[in-house]
Amino acid sequence: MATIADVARLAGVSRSTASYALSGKRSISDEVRDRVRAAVSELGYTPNAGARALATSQTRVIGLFAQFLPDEFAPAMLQYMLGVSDTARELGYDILMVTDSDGPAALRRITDSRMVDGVVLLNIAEEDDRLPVLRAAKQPGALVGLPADCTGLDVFDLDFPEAGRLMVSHLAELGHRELVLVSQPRHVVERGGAYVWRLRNAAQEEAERRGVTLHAVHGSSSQPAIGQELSDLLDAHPGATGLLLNNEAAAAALPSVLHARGLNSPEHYSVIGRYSDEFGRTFSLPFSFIESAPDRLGSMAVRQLVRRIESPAGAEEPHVTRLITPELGDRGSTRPPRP
Amino acid sequence: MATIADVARLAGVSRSTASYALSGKRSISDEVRDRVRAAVSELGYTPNAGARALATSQTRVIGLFAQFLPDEFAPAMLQYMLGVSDTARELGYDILMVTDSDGPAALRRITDSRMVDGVVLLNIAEEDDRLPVLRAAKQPGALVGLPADCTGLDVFDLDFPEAGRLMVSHLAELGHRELVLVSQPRHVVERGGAYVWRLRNAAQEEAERRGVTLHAVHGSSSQPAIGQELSDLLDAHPGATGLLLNNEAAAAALPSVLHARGLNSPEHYSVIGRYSDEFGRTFSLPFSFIESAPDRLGSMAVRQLVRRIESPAGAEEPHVTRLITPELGDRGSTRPPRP
DNA sequence: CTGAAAGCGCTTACAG
DNA sequence: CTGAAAGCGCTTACAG
Repeated sequence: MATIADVARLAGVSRSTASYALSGKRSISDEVRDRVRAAVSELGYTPNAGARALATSQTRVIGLFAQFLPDEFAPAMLQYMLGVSDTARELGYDILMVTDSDGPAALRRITDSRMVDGVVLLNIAEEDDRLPVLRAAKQPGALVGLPADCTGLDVFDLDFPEAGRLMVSHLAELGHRELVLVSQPRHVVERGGAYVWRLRNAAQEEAERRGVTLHAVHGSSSQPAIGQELSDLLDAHPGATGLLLNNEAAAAALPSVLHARGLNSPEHYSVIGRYSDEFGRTFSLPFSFIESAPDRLGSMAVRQLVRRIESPAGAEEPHVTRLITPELGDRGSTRPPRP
Repeated sequence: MATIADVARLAGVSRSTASYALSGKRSISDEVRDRVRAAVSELGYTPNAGARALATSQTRVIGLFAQFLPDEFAPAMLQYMLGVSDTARELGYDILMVTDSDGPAALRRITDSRMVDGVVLLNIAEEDDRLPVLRAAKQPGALVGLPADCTGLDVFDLDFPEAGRLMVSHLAELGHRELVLVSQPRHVVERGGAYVWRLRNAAQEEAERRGVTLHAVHGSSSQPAIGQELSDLLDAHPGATGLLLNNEAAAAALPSVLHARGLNSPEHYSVIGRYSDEFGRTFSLPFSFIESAPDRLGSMAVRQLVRRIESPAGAEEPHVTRLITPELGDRGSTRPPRP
């Protein structure tokens, strides 16, 4: 493999000149620059990443921490990852993907060994045990998901309370008086998935404010189970005319549940889900939905991270917590209830 | 950040002794080893990955190349990735995830810069333009997917021809005389997805050998379209009693298509799909299926790669092409046709 | 059993 | 505008 010494020799210059000619960090005569470039392409020279990292303390690699938990919908996770990965590449960074089950240990290993310039964490829990490690690390960190304590980190998430209010107010204004909200499984909450109760509590409050009845329940995240649960729910609440779904598996199962009962949306039920457009397309879900914007959130996290990595000013800026405003994607699954 | 010089100083030994005490590459007195270990934990020392890579020419990182093409089913891709990632971690390697659309350029960048010790490629095309780059690289490469030319590479794939024969012979032996095989979209083939026609041609031959009629068609990979196509297919071939699905979207759509027509499997149609158990569970598909074993294939690829990376003997072993034998997962969706 | 030194391949002050 | 040299933090022959 060619080194910069080979390039320098072939171009008839010193190693430092070859290096500067390539980095552009000081002015170089056109003639020398051309000779160096010619040598580079003749030798097929690519800088050794380890040597460069050692010299500059920069790896141009971002660590991406994602856990594929059995009770979370894997394809949804993937959307966040691709948002991160695509934006990172666009900004000239590669992605070290970490899926270890022991998050804190893996995080310490990756940051302490200086394999990455910064880190993006997904699956954020309310009290996430990776956060103390991340705060102690020299590298900056960005989270997709809102923990209890955001100090020292940049945080990006959907505004789940606003999503809950939006779902309820939209149906309340159409005249619905009794709604059912199906959330993620209870153990997602127990594991620290705060977005579940953030949406639910806000929905509950909005319902009370508007004098609407809201039945808030947890649903399974696996297919056969959630189908039966949905069916039972419809039986249990015959007066309900609106369904709110903060649970991907429930959204995916609902069409066949309704179908099996000879019902449909919006005729018999107005329905609003919370998932990504991509998810809706994959499962051809006919429901209006609150866009969870995984790719946009992943992209925002990387951009902020890179700003901190690259600019000395950026590194000192106060940390941000940005909650993106939910938007309703209209697929025509809501209308006033039947009289 | 502590360096090995700090550790050596605190332990009162030379840097080389500290290094050897940690690597165990030469014998060290118990007392010195303990002092070094104590210094390491007191300082929280973690070796700098870049420096180590520079000194040893080993990064303990494996490159994972995956493309998320719009017409391939993303969750299925994810299963391969997790198979690779989990096994790599088990063997002490991290994963550099590369999703660039320009595969050859990204591959050259990653290998020439020595960011990785080896590479696993997914989405292999018949004439994959990444393969010449991989063969020219210093690092070993493993493929999940079978290209036209396997020289210089370790290759792992499902035995698709055998899968096709198995599907057909299973239904033929039950007495079915007219089958429909729904494959992936035509442009997957045009892009080089040889597994599509490998399965189809073998199925076709097996059908001829047994005097069974096989209608082989391409289906869409997106949900609303494939549903209509399946429905049209059933109309077009009223005599068909068996459905073979080498198309995830078709498998996911079939239950509701049958349901809408008041039909079910196995009563009206015997059905065999080709997908992973995980996929079947996610979509709660009630069909017997040929396991595509993405996690197993990913794992095999990494193990072989690591063997080549780590043992000088392994590096010289002849390259292998391993096609795993399809197995039928029985979910009771096949039976003899109705008289 | 241990240490002093060279070297991996870069970048970047320092000098001219 | 260019070069000689130091240094990033490791590992590993070489010597004792």
